[in-house]
Parts: sequence; C-alpha cells; structure tokens
Amino acid sequence: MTEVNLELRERVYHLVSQIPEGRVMTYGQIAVLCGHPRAARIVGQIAHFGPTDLPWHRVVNKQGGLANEFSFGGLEGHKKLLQQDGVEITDNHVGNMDKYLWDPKNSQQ
DNA sequence: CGAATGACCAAGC
DNA sequence: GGCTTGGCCATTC
Repeated sequence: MTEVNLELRERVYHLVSQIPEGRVMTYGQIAVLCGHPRAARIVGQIAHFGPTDLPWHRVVNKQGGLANEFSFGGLEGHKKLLQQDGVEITDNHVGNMDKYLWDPKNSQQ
C-alpha cells in the first residue's frame, strides 16, 4: 500500500483545490482524472478522511445530489455553500450540473 | 491475508 | 421519478 493511494490522494487534493467558484465536480470525474476510472468510492473515502481545507462541498455525485449531513454543518450548509458559489440547487440536487461541471483540461472558468 | 466498509455508479424494478 | 441490487476499488480492522 501507500503507493497508488499517495498519488491518488495528492491528485484528488490537487483537483479539488483547483475547483473554481461556481463549478462542481463529480467523484467519478475526479477518479478518472486521477487515473482510477472506477474508484469513485475511493475519492469519496478520501474526501471524508481528507483535509477540510479543500472545497469538498464543490464535489458532488453524478446524480448532482449532495452528500448526507456528514460535514459543512449538514445538508443545509452544503446546499448554502454551493448556492454561495453560484450553483443553483433544486430539491437537494444541482440544476444543470453539466454546465456547472468543471474540467481541468477545458479550464473553462 | 480475509472480511468488512464506504461523501459512488449504473442498471433494474 | 425514486428505491433496490450488484459491481469496483482502495483503505481499515
């Protein structure tokens, strides 16, 4: 152990810290960009164990749905943070998340 | 080393 | 459109 995980973690941290305001990223997308196309769960695990310095609230699942009340003060806090970032939240899901989705290769602000 | 876990994803009902 | 099942992969006990 401590080989892929180090890279994976570093990459995930880097990606998440790169997510600009008003943009969101899916665990699967992050996993793919990290070289693990099927390790979306690992990303989630890293997120839960990872540092709180990163904007994990900008990381959502592919359904555009937010995670449970694990951090950020609960689902409400998570929603509020995203809304503050300029992301539209409807019924606990991101609206037009495809347009909010951010790709580092596109670097579309 | 084997089994259990998880901030997921896709398919099925 | 929402809930359930199976699968993937790495970490942890």
